Amino acid sequence: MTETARGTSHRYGTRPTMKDVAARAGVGLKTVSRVVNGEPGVTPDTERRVQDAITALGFRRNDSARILRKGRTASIGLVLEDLADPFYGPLSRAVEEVARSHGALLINGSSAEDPAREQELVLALCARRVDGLVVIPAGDDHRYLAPEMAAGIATVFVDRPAGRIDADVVLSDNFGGARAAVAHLIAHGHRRIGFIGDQPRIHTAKERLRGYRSAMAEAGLPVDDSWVSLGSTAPDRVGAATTAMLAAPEPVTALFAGNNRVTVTAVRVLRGHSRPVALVGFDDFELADLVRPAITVVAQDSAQLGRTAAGLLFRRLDGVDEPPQRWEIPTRLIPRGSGEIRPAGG
Amino acid sequence: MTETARGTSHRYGTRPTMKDVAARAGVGLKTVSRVVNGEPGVTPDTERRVQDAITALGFRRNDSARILRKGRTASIGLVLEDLADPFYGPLSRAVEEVARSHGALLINGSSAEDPAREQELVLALCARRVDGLVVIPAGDDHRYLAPEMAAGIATVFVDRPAGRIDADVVLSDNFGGARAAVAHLIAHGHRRIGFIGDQPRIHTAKERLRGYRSAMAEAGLPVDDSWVSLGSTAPDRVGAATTAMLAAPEPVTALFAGNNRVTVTAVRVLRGHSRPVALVGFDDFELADLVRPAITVVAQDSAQLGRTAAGLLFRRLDGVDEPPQRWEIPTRLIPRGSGEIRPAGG
DNA sequence: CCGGCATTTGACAACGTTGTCTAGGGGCTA
DNA sequence: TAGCCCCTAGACAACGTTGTCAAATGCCGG
Repeated sequence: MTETARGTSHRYGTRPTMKDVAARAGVGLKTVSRVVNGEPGVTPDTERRVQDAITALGFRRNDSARILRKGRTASIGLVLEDLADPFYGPLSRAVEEVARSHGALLINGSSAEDPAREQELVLALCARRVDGLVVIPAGDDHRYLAPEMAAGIATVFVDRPAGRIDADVVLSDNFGGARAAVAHLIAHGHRRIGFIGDQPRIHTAKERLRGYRSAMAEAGLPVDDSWVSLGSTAPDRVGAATTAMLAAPEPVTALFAGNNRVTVTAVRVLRGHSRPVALVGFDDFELADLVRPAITVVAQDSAQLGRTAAGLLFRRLDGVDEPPQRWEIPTRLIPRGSGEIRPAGG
Repeated sequence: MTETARGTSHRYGTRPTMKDVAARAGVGLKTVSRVVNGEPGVTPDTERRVQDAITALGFRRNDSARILRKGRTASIGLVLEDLADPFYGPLSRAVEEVARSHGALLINGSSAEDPAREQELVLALCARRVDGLVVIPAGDDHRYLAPEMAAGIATVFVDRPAGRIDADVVLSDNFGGARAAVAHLIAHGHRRIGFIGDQPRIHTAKERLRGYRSAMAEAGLPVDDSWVSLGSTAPDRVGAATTAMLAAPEPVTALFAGNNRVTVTAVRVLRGHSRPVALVGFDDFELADLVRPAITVVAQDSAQLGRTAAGLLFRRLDGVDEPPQRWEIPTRLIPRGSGEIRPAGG
């Protein structure tokens, strides 16, 4: 009782081990292990003595040693583009919740859309022997992962498929969503529709472009080269592209923005523009309904993406052995009035 | 060359170890260790043989064992409220970047504002022997952390101070920011100003309320009890509180929203309201400038909060031994026109 | 040609835990 | 009371790596 939690028998920075606890309680090492892990075969009296010693010394099991011995880390890795992006926050949280329900921790890493950094991160996680990986790929060649997967690290790709290897993947219906968005604009009378998207090496950008072209073709509309602009989503690049499209001799009357960052920049540019231009964006975002005109969006459920991927991952970890799967999560068009040819405001 | 990366000498799910590599290369275990870690004292010829064996077997160092041996995990833990909240995404990313620059990985956990869950998470991270912890506390008693900190786990609290222990903390200037926000409203002619904030047990909510009261007192204005409402930030609670304040006999003419979630809900309620009501919110959010009327906000730099905390943490890990520090990050009032007594729109 | 020194290499223990196996003690049955 | 079994408890090895130390080799100067 008068003993402090720090105990007496160890120095600062050196933690007591089960051996210390055993010595203090006057029992064997293994008995401490049993008590710590709630294993049966310990009399109440012995257990109490061990518990007292644990409290007195401030002992906490060293999971590094446990992990080494057991061969499982009870942790999974998540590599995504940028945790600060509002699209990935909910995804990460969803993965975390599933991990938690399976008693696992989540190690998070941002690739910053750099393939080299993605690989570095993924391999660092493999070296730590995470039980599984959820990867939103930045690169397009994941052969470097094949040996790791063969060695038992379950891997699920999300948002974009793996490159040059066969693996589980969970995608949004980018093609269908984009087609619906553009069809929405066409149904509201638009004929000249621009598309501003992410870099063409990114899978989602390609798919959304394909959806755009498909909707235009389906309606028998031509697509002028100047109506399509793929590249960085940095505000200056997107702003310049938007301005250029609006300044053309035959300017577009509507824009389809390829993701949330593009949408936000486009809204700002259109704000300062005299002629009303319709806008539909891929990805929903908070307050999209409060901006005037409200922004019609193709919403993808990023949390659902994460949940599905994590669920699939833990199925694998539970030993389910099936050929690689491909899940597709539907998107949802949320019309908010920005499709009309003459939106209010502006 | 004809050998696959998977090699020949180990079964599925069993990874080769340095011992396997040593056997194949015909060298000693320690020599493999030297090559893997780039230590000096290995002839080029030996190194090449070892590298060949590594490639052939698909060996990757097991960091679990390394960690156990070295006593450092090169990882830090971050416990926050909810990774899906746009306030925490940038903070987490900033912590990650600092960790990365120090060669450390980041383990992330959401407490869901539940003290028990916070403790569970923190102690799980301690059991894994993270080198350090960044904690955004949910609870108000952190004595459970004292033994861990004494044992050498550096800990920095962010956004809210630790409860009942002495520890480093990095805060926003909640009091000053709130006072500036309310003073802004007062300067624009408002006399009856409402405050809707988070639960009073949360430090930031208390501080912002204090700032609100201070600004009102400074201007010699009375504060009616019905103008202050603290509680959950769930939309229905906030919505009801907002509606009630507007329906009072002498309704408030302006609202100060205690955080981003409150602001968003308030905007929605005010939208459907006939009489114009001014609104200033704590926390900036994307598109705050595009909503009409644009929302004046007190911006806090959550990335800066994370960067500062992580920087402090790594200073501790580098052995800097000073008494616990308290940093305060300034906030910034961003006037966007919502302070006027008769904002446009509405 | 020998001693001494630097360089390369490997044997061994240790990190802290858990799985296996065996010893010892007590109670039950025949 | 002998024989058996069950229950508690601990000794020991193993997980895969790194730090320490010593051996072996080769080179240099005298």
